[in-house]
Amino acid sequence: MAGQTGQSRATRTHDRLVENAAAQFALRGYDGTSFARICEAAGVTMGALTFHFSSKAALAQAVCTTGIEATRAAVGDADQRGGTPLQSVGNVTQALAALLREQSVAQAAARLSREQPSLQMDWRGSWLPLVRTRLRQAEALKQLHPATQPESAALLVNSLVAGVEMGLLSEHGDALPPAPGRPVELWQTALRGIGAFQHEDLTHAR
Amino acid sequence: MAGQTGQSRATRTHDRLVENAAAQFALRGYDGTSFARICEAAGVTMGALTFHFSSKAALAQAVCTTGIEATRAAVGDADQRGGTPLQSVGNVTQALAALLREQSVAQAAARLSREQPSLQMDWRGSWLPLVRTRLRQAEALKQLHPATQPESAALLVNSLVAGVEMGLLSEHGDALPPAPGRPVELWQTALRGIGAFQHEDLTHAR
Amino acid sequence: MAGQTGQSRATRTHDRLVENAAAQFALRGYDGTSFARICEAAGVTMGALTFHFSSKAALAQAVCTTGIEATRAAVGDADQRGGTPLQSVGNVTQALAALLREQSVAQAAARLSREQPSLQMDWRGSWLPLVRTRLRQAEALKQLHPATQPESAALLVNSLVAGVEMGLLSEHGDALPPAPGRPVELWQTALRGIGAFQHEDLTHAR
Amino acid sequence: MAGQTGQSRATRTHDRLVENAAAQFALRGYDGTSFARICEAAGVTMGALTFHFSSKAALAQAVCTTGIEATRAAVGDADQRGGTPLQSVGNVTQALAALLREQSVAQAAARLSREQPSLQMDWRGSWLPLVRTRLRQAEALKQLHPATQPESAALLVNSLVAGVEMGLLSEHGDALPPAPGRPVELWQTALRGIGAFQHEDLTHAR
DNA sequence: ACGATCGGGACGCCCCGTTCTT
DNA sequence: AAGAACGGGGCGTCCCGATCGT
Repeated sequence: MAGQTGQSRATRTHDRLVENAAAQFALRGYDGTSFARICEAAGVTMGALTFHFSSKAALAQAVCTTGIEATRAAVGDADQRGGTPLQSVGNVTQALAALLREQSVAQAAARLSREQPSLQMDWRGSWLPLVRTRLRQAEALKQLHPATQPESAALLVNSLVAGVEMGLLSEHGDALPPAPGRPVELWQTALRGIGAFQHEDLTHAR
Repeated sequence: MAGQTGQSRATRTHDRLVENAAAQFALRGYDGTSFARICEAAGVTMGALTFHFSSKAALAQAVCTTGIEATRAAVGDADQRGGTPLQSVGNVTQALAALLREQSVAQAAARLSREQPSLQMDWRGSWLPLVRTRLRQAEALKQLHPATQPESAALLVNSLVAGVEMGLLSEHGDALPPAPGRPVELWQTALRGIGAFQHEDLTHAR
Repeated sequence: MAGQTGQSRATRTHDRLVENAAAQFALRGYDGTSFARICEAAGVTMGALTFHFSSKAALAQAVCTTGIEATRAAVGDADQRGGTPLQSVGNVTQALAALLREQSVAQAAARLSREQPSLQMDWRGSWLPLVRTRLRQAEALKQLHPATQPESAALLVNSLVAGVEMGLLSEHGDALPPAPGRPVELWQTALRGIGAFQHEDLTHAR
Repeated sequence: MAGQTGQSRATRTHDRLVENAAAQFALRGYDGTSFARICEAAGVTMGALTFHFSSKAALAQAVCTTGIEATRAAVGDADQRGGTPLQSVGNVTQALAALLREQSVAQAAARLSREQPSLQMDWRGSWLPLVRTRLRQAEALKQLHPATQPESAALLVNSLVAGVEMGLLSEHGDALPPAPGRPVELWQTALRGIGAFQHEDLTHAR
C-alpha cells in the first residue's frame, strides 16, 4: 500500500523507534529508559514518538511483540533442522543463546516481560512449550536418563537461558567472559546429565 | 533508656532501614524504589534515613554489603559440611538457592550488584571463587567427567543460580512453579553431566 | 456527488465541527477542551479540523460568532412580539434564559467571550444594548419606579442572565433545581421592583 | 508551638502559597493556572509547593476551604448586625458582594467550586442556607410580598451574587462599570420586588 | 480543493533524591 | 533526627505545521 520503492516514511520511523527502544530497554531496563534518550538515539523527536506510541507501555509492548515474534521464528527454524527430539532441544537452546546475544529486541523482550508483568507479555512462552514437548517426546522414546523428569530438564534449559540473560546484563568486564565455544561446551555438559547415553556431538552449532 | 546490652536506638533504626530497603530493592529494583516507600515500610522519617545514609547509592551499598556478608557466611558453612569437592559444590549451590529464596537481603545484593554496576558491588564474587576452587580440585582428583572443563562446570553452576534469581524476579504466578524438591532434582541432573560417575545421592539438602 | 442543492461536504463538516466544538466549549471551557475530543465527538479527523480552522482561537471565534448571531436573532424575535417596553424586556430576558438552556452554541458564546477576552468577542453586546434602550424608553414613558435608574435595571437583568449561566455551569445535581416555572416567577418578582405598578402578568412565557 | 515571634517559616510559606494560588485561580481558572506561575508569583520553588500540597487538586481544595471559611465568617458577621430578617438578607448580600470584590480567596472558592465539581467543594453552601432561613422567617412574619415564594427570592439573591461573580470575571474594561453605589441601589431595586412594603433604606452599606 | 497522515516542540503536573535549617 | 525547601527531569498532552494522497 505504501510506495513501491520501499517502506513509507511512517513505517521507517516506526521501526527505527522500536529498534532503538529495544536497545535501550535491554541495556537499562524499563524504568531506566527515558523517552528523551530513545529519541536521541533514534534521531526522531518526541512528537514523532508519541504519535506512533501513545504511552511508554505501548512502546514496550510493541518491542516485546516483535521480540517474541523474532524468537518464535528463530526457535521454529532451529527446531525444524531435524534430528532426534533431544538434538532439537540442543539446537533450540543454542539458537536462543545466539539470539539473545545478537538481537537486542529479543533481549529486550526477555527483560521487559520479566520485570514488567503489567505488560502482560510472556517471552518464555514463545519457546518453553516447544522445549517441553520435545522433552516429553524424548522421554517416550527412552532417550532421557531414567532418573530425569522431562520437567526437570525443562527447568535446566530454562536455567541455561537465564544464565545467558544474566551474562548479558552484567557485562562489566571482568568475570565470566563469554568465550566463543563456551556455550556449546556448556550445553554438552548439561546434556550429558539429561540424556540416556554419552553423546559426543549432539549439536550442530552454526 | 534501652538497655546498654542491646542495640542502641540508632543501630536498631539502621538495621530496620537496611532490612526494609533490601525488601524493596529486591522487589522493585533500584530505580523502582523510592526513599518515600522505604521510609513508609520501615516506619521512620526521611530525615532519619538521610542521617544514616548520605545518598541512595550509600544505602544500596550498605544493603549489598550485608547481603554479600550473609552469603559469604552461608556459603562457608555449606562448604565446611565436608565431603568430596563435588559434594561441596552441590551443597553450596543448594545453600545459595535457599538463601535467595528466603533472605531478601541476599536477593537484593544479587539484583543490585547486577543492575547497578556503578555501585561497584560484586555479589557473585562472594561464592564463585570458592566454587571454581572446588571444581579444580575435583578435576585434579579425576572426579570430573573427562570432557568437562572446570570453567564450564562453573558456568553451569552460575546458570543454575541465575535460574533461581530469574524465578524470583518473575513470580507472576503461572509458569514454572518452584515445586519443593525440584531444585534438588535439578541439581542432580546437572551434576550427572559434570561428574565422572553416577552418584545417586550427592547432596544433603536441608 | 452530493446533491448541489444540499450543503457541500466541506460545509457539512464545517458545521458539525462548530456544533460539537460548541458543546465541548460550553461544557469544559476553552482550556479544558482539546482538539482530540472535539474530533472524536464530531467524527472527523484532526486533519479536517486544522484544514477548516487554522487555530484553536479561530475555531472558538467561529463558535462565538454563530452563537452571537443566534442570540441576536432570538432576541430580535422576542423584542418584536410587541407590548410595552417593559414587557419587551421581560420577553427578551425569558428568551435569553431559554436560549442558554437549549442551544449549546449560545452557551459557548457566553462562556468563551467571558473567559477568553483575547478572542475579542462580546456576547452580551448582542442583547444588552437593546435592553438598555427599552429601559430608557420605559423611563421616558414613566413606567419605571421613580427610584429606579434604567442602568440599575439593566444591571439587574444582567444578573438574572448571569444566574442562568451559573446554573448551567454548576449542574452537579443537588442545589437550586431549575424547576419549570421558576424563571418566570423569578422575573415577575424582580420586575415588581423595577416597574411603577403591580403588574400581575407581564410576561408571555412560551 | 511555633516560634513566639510569629508564624513559623512553614506556615508563612503555606499561606503565601494559598494566597497567590487563590489570586491565580480567581483570575485564570483551574486549568488556566500552572504551578510554575503560582510559584513565580509567590516567590517559592516548585519543590516547596509540592512539599506542602501533594497535588494541584489538594492546593485547590486548600484554597477553597480557606475561602469558604472566610465567607462563612463575613456572612455570619453581617447577619448578626441585626434588624429584620429581610434587612439581614440585604446585609448578607452586600457583604458577599464586597467579599468577592476584595478577597481573592473568596472569589477563587466561588469559581473553583463551580467549575471543578470533582473537588467536592461547595462555596454557595456557606451562605445560601442562611439566606433561605432568613427568607422563610420573613415570610412567616408577613414581610414578604404575597406573590413571592421564599425560594424564588433565594434564587434572586443567588442571581445577584452570580452577577457580581460574572462582573469580576469579565473585566475587560468597557461594559458595566461597577460604579460605586450601584450595588446598593441594585439591591434596593430587587428588594422592592421581594418585600411587602416600600422601604427606602433597608441596608446599612458600609 | 479537500483531507488525512505524520511529525515537531513546548509545557504541565508530578515525583524524586538531596541539602539546609532547627 | 525531623521538617522544610530545592531543582531536575519524566511522562504525557497539546496545538500545530509540513507532507503527502485523492
